[in-house]
Amino acid sequence: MEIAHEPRMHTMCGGSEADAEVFRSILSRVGDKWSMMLIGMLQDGPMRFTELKQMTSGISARMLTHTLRQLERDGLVAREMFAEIPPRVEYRVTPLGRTLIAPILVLAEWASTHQSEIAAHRLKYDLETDA
Amino acid sequence: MEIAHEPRMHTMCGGSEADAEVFRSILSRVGDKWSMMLIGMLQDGPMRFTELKQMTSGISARMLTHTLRQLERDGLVAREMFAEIPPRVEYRVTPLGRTLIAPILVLAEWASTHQSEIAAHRLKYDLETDA
DNA sequence: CAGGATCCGTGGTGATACTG
DNA sequence: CAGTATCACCACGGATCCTG
Repeated sequence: MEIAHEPRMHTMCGGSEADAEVFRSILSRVGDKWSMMLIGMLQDGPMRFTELKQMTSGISARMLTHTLRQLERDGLVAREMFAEIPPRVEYRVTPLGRTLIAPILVLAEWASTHQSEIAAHRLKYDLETDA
Repeated sequence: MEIAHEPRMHTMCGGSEADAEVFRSILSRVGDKWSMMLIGMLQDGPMRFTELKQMTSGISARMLTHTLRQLERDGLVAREMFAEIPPRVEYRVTPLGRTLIAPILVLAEWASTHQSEIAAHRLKYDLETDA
């Protein structure tokens, strides 16, 4: 038999087309420009819209709103509106959202560990290609 | 002191802007539509261009070429050309590429585990939003 | 304060046709 | 066989202006 003793990527890509689709939809949620950073910001407690905007340097209000909506839709972040004037809105990570932090950290650590190696490869590749 | 006993997302986003940039560049390499699937396909051994194209259903020759080039540039995949007629080209994962498989599997497993929960959230959110 | 609406540039992706 | 070249589309993301 060809039972895998180690985890195999086939779990995600060789299985069904549907699995690949699911995996891609997760990756595109998580892999966009701001989602992971926002989940990271929220892990220490609820934050308001403007706080998030200030801490996440570079993000526009449009993208902040949009990204938070997506995360909310997927149940990774919860939104709470307070009927006050001026209005106050708080965002926090849900328990589901928290379970995502560990996997992301694994990837972040990989990136951190191998970034210089990758940079070197890119440099070498670009030099050889230009010539 | 505020030393973190648990891994903290700040490692990647609250640290420096540069860290966030590095992480994003990795995510965009890994998080695109085909990269992970291709690395997955290659983990059992070298494959030819056409084999990859056939196994990766839905991919166009253009995107297959492009994605493989990117992976090669980053040193995750190696390309070997044979001077034959008709031409033969084999692709294989590099050792560096292999180190990426585990982190990705972690994410894939997360996706697999929580997909139904996320789907439920989306459904609920969409229903409430339409109304 | 927390957004919504709108416009627009850019880049990723696909389809098609062609080539060494 | 293993690409390359070209065109076209559309989602992502930013900038700007407006609102309850």
